[in-house]
Amino acid sequence: MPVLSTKDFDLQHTLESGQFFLWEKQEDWYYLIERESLFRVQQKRDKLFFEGVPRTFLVNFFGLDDALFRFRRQWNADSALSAALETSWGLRIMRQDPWQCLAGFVCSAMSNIKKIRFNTRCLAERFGKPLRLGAYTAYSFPAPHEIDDMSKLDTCGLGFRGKWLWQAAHQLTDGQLDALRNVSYETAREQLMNTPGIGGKIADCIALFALGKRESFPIDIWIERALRRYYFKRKATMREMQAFARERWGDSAGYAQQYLYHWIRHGKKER
DNA sequence: GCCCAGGGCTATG
DNA sequence: CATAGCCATGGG
Repeated sequence: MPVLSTKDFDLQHTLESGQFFLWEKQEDWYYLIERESLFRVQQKRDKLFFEGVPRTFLVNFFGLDDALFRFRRQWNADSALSAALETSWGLRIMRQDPWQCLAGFVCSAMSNIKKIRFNTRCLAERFGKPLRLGAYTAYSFPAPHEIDDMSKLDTCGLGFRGKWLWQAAHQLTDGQLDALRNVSYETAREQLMNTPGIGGKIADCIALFALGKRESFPIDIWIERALRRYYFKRKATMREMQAFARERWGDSAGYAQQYLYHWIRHGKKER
């Protein structure tokens, strides 16, 4: 059985943090769908066991090459972030397939993680192809052009997000989205926001979780609460919060965001 | 029944 | 720029 040695990595925190939706836990294994791949991973201490994908894929996919240990020293004096690091140490930001990530976060508008997982799983079952890993079966996540039947889309419970995903699927290609990995964060964000259903927050999520833009700082209601409670001590505008994150955390803002998000929601049950 | 959820779009000051 | 209503749906 293939195994990967890791440091400062926690699979559960990483997968269950709400950045990636197509996973299912079954008998100590996490089964993941990433476009055409079905694979499984299991962590024991610092060993990551895996089947179904190459080792090099996992290093990139789980961001195992990010220098996480730096944050301990960097955010030492920051009480909120220090506490957040403590409770979910090993949480890493992934490098997902851009289209699958985009589709998931289009579904995320005014929703919750449990429902997004239902929505994306339904998209795979309706439009994807059957996959098999041992006795486990699942469906691939469809390419943009494979989402071609409105009536099938209507069965996935997307509500008002359905038309957005439909339009996105018809005006975007994998090539366009993958190319955004090679442009600046600002350019990628601007390009993404040209698509209906993608505003600043969702563009930031795609930039962070798929395109590798670690300076991206998605601000949802939870982050807004965290910033207000621990930093501003008052109501702040979107611009103020964006500027604050950029100046305070710079090119690590994305990591600060994920740890704060996990921290502010700690205790909430949802899955 | 009511409230809320990893927001975006549009119309108004 | 900043705010207010609206948008569909499922779960607590």
